[in-house]
Amino acid sequence: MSDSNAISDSRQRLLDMAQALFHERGYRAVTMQDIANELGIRQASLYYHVPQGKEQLFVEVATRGFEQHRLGLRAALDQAAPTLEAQLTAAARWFASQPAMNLLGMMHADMPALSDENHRLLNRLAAACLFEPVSAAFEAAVDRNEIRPMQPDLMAGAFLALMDGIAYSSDHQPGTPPRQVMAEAIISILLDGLRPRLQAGV
Amino acid sequence: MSDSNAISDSRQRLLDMAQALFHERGYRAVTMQDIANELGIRQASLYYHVPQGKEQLFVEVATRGFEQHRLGLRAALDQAAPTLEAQLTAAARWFASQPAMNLLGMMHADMPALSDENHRLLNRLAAACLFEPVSAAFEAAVDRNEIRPMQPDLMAGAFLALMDGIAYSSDHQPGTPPRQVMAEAIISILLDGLRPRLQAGV
DNA sequence: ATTATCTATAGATCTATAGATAATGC
DNA sequence: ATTATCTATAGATCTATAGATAATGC
Repeated sequence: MSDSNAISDSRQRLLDMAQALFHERGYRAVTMQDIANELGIRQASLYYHVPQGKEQLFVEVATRGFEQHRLGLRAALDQAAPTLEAQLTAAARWFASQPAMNLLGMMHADMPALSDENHRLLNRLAAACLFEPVSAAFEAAVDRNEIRPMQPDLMAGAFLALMDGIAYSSDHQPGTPPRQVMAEAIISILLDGLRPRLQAGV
Repeated sequence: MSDSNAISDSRQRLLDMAQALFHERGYRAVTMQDIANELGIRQASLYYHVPQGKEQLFVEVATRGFEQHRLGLRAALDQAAPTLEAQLTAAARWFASQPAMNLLGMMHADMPALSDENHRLLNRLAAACLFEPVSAAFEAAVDRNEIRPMQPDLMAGAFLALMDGIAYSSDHQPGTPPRQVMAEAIISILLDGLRPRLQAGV
């Protein structure tokens, strides 16, 4: 069964575990010791699989994570009906299906600990994998005259900040509604606003 | 000039510097060495002013910061015209006037490094100083029939997440519009939605 | 005497390296 | 021989303590 070009099962498990921990707690808050403990091996043994060390490991799993988000988001947007509401709902469903990434916080707090080059790389990936797909959906909705003209980048940032906030509050506050329910309420408000709609005849 | 009960000028400068650094980068990312460097003194000298150590220092300045936000928010909301739009705009102006706090990220990444007791204390303060005033403003707007009924807590969380996101992007992305401009665009969308309004006669 | 700093250093924690050991597949 | 672990440890960094030193105001 085990494929000869498997590039190592153990390495995969290491990357998966590192990704889970880094995405949950961020770069600084996770030590190599933590990762080893979760895997049930000694800290020094990690370096057999990841000889370039912690920073490179982080960059590798963060890259993987961004790439997964890009694919998941693209699939969600492509399969949704071609309306902004359906697309945002599908995007929210994708985010709700993923472990919280704490994107803003991770970036802000941890980037300075990385080399300038990796800093730039991850910023680029965040833009390409998260920002741009969402921004494009807003832009297309304007082109379809579905929504009023606005800055798609601003709305993409707002939407991602809201998804982040929802993931945070559902993780940390007991008794909040499911993420998807919160997301749908927010999407409906973004589209129709809080003010009562003027209705013909009322 | 120098008051005898001044409780120490040096201590105040230390707290101010610690607050600036902690709020900007978070708990873990700031070392006692960093704070001392900024003050131009030796790391060990900090402990004369803050004998209880780093965690207690963080809790003290975080508490101060939350309290300042509570006062600033309350003043903004009280002085604004009694409409939700005016109040949210005033709240946004307050946030734009303050250094970015990276609230969500700080909480998420740094809280686990603190004692359970301090963890709970800071969560309580965040709720009381940030969440509740904003939530109350939404609730009052519903009572005035200015907006449709919704969960005020959800909207307060959304509003704070958006303010956080705006602070982040204006700090990290070159060439973004001023925070206040972004905030006003977002507030207008929250109130009126993205969809074109039906206008009488069009 | 009080206030605010300093030097020196202990002890903890973290990343990373060197080299030994064991198991598996030829 | 290859793969995956281990023990031991160096070197860096961080928090915190002990005790010396200097300046100021009585």
